[in-house]
Parts: sequence; C-alpha cells; structure tokens
Amino acid sequence: MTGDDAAVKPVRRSPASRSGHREQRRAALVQAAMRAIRQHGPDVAMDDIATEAGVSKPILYRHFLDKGDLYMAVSDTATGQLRAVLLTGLDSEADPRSLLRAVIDTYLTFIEQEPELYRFVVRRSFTDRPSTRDPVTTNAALISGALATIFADRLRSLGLDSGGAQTWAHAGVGMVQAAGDWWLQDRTLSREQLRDYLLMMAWGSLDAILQAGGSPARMFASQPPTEKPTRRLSAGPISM
Amino acid sequence: MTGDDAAVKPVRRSPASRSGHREQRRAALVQAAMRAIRQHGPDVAMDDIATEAGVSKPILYRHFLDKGDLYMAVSDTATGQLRAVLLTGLDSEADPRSLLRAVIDTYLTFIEQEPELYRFVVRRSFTDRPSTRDPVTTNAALISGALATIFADRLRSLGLDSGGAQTWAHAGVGMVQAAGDWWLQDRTLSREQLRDYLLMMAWGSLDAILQAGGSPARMFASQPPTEKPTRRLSAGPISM
DNA sequence: AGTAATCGTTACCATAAGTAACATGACGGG
DNA sequence: CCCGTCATGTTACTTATGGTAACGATTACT
Repeated sequence: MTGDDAAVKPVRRSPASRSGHREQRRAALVQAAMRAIRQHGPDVAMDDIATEAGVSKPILYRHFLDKGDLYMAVSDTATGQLRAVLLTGLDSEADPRSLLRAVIDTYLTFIEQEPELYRFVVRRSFTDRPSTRDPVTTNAALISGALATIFADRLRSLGLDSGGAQTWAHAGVGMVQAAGDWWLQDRTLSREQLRDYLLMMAWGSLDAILQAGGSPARMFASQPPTEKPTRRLSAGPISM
Repeated sequence: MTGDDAAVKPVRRSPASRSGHREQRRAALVQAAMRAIRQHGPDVAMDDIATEAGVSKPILYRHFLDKGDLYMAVSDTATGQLRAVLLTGLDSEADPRSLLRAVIDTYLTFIEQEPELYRFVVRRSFTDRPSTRDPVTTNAALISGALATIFADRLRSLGLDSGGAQTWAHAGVGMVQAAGDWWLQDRTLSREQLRDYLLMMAWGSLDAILQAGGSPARMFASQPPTEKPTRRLSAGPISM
C-alpha cells in the first residue's frame, strides 16, 4: 500500500494516524453494537447495529469481516473485564480460594447486569463457525487456560499429576456458566448464595482431585466404582 | 354408523388411527431430520430436512410448528435415551456414584458417536425463543431435575438442607457439558479417563456440599473465605 | 357417485446477511 | 485553480432461508 519512493506518488499520508484511527473506530462500532444488543436483545440485525452506530451497514463490513467477526470483537470486549480481574488476581498473592471466589462473583455480577449482552456472548449463535475460531470457545479457553496453568503449576509443585488441570478448568467454567444461566431465569438464590455455593462446589472438586493425587485411578482404586454389577449403560451404540 | 346422532357432520372418522398415525409420522420426520443433521451439520436448512425425508417443506410445517418445534422434538428424541437410563437408574438401588458414573458415560458416548447431532442439540441455535420453551433448557432441566431429586432425597435423608440440590444438578450438567465440548475438540484423554475425572469432580463437589450440611454458609461460617481453606484440602497452601 | 378430509406439491413472501456500484469530500500536484 | 486519488459514506441489489398461501390428488365413507 505504501507506494515506495520510486513512483510519482511515493507514500501519500497513509503512514501514521491510519491504523490507530481505524482501531479507534472499530472500538466505537463495538460499543455501538453493545448498545444495540442491550436494546434489541441478542438477535440484533446488522442494520440495527449500524443504525445505532449512526452509519449504514457496509461501514460495518468495512471494519468487520462478517457478523461473526463483530461477534468476536464484542465477546472480547465484554469478557475483557473478567479476564482483567482474573489476571490481576493472578499477580496478587491472595489465597486461591478468594481469587476463585472473586472470579465467580465477577462473572455473576456481569451476567446479572448485562443479561442481553451475556446472551449474545455466551449463547453461541454462530454454530457454523469452525469452533477453533469460535469466540466463546476462545474466551472460555483463555480463562480456562489461565486457571489451568496456575492449577497445573500448583499440582506439579505438589508432585501430583497435572494432566487434569485443563479438564478441571474447562469443567469449572462450564459449571459456573450453566449455573449462572439457570440462575438468571430462576432466581431462587441471591447472587451471594449462588456464588458461595459454586465456590464450594468448585473447591470441593478441586479437593477431590488433590486427594486423589490428580488422577481418578488413584481415587477409586481402593473401591471399585461399580460395587454391584450395574448394567453397562454405555455399552452399545446410542441408536435413536 | 358415525354420521347421525346429532347433525349432518358430527365427527367424521377422526377418532382412531389419526393420532397414532400422526405421531408415527412425526417420529419418522424426526428421524429424517437427524439423518439430515448428520449429513449437513447443525445448520441444516428446513429444505434439506424435507428432502431427506422425501417430502417438501410444508409437510414439515404440518407436523411441527416451526423450526424450534422440530428442534425440540429432535432434542427430546436424542436425549430420550439418556433420560431413560437416568430414570431407570432411579428405580434401581444402585449406589448413586455408579449411577452418576453411568450417566456421565452415557452422555460422553453419545456426543462421541453423534457429534453433529450433539452440536445441533446442545449448542442452542434458537436464542430468540422464550427460554422457558427452549428445548435445551427444557431437557437440561429435566435431567437436572431428576438428578436434583435423587440427591435432594439423599440430602433430606441425611437431615441436610436440600435446597441446593437443584443448583448442584444444573452446575453438574454444565460441567459435564462443557468438559465434553472441550474434549471433542482436544482429545487428549480417553473417554474413560474423562468420565472418571468428571465423576471425581462431581462427586467431590457433592461431598463438599454434604460435609457443609448443604449450605455454603455452614462451610465457610467458621472462617472468612479469604483465609486459607479449612478442610483437609488445605493441608498445604493450595494457591492455584 | 359424491363429499370431505388428509396428504402432497409448486410458487410465493419476508427478513436479514452480505455485496456492488455509485456519491462526496479532503489533500497534493500539475 | 482545477484534477486525481484515497477515505468515507450511501442506496440498492442479490442470495439464502424460514415460513405461508393457494391449489391438486387420493382415499374412504355414506
């Protein structure tokens, strides 16, 4: 794009401002998208987003590849806060349970305050995407990965098998997510109650892993999981 | 023999065969939809489903209110097996851990054998629906509810607070679901390993609830949550 | 046979994603 | 001072798909 010195039009004034300006613009559009989502719900049309941004549709497509790309950007921004909290907590020397509690609390607070945005982000509406580029998966992976890394280090330092850390992280994220989803519709608990309950569960599962030395084989070695010959439910194909 | 008693057109011969036949037909269409989903992925168009069923689109709409309705029917059928297993297990006197293990295993086997169908069912594509009628929510609620019932009974029989059973069930379902989702893409564990790991986690969380008397308040009452954990878990500083 | 209900089809409409082509305004050079 | 180029914007279109309307054919009972 920078037509070098050789030709009549060497470089024009494209070097500076451009990129920075574009990023700024992109961010503004993402903000507009968020406003539109809050107003119209998770199924906003691109037209509505454009209108909210005060421009017309093709502008959006100048800055975002497609709706999924915008979705990704919104998702990134929305979860940025959560990630920031998480990473901040990582540096601190706070005890891990408090850290975990704070993470859960941040998440619940977010989905409580931004239910529409939450639905847009978490309820993946773009199942067609390659899943490796799925923004939710990506973000969950980021959080899970961060949790898993810490946890794995901890396991290793205790001489335990760290292979399960990632599994634990993913499962834990899903646990909180599903519980939060349910909670939004059936508010029979206060946020604090749910938060402590989830913390208790997550911590209990962590406890179990640690006690088992990081491997279920060790946990259930002494007592077989199927004491009486329970039928092997999964033996055959599911056949519907 | 039908037309006489009251008016010229009393009821016709709509009583028998009709309903039964329609249900049969509906089931056949659901089967076709499943085949189409396996072939085309979770984003099948109604046209493709109709083609697979050997009919044309309006036929589908004669049997299903809209795509969400079909989605619900597919979801019901697909999870029917799992629910059956679960409910059968309810009657049996199998120890709850084996039951839980079997449920997890059944789920994992299903998503392993039917990844496309799984994506269609679990990755909710119909975020616009009233959520109270969302098929996934409905199904998850069914399973969660059944699980919750079991453990609520157990909790009560131990004289503990059963109010958290539902929370536990929802969280547990989400845990398994998210872990399974991740596992499908990052197959670093065998199914058996993941199953036992998840069982360990779920059981550990249940354990924590039982030991806390069903309420996090009791678990964390004696000590502020910001301090290091009290239970045996906290033998060492488990900083994640 | 005639009447009516079920079963089926083709052809259409509405919405929303994504694109092409065109319009406007600022800056630098002849 | 006018002109070309780049950035920015708009209108108007295409395409895909969920959903529907109107119409045709088959079956069965009186």
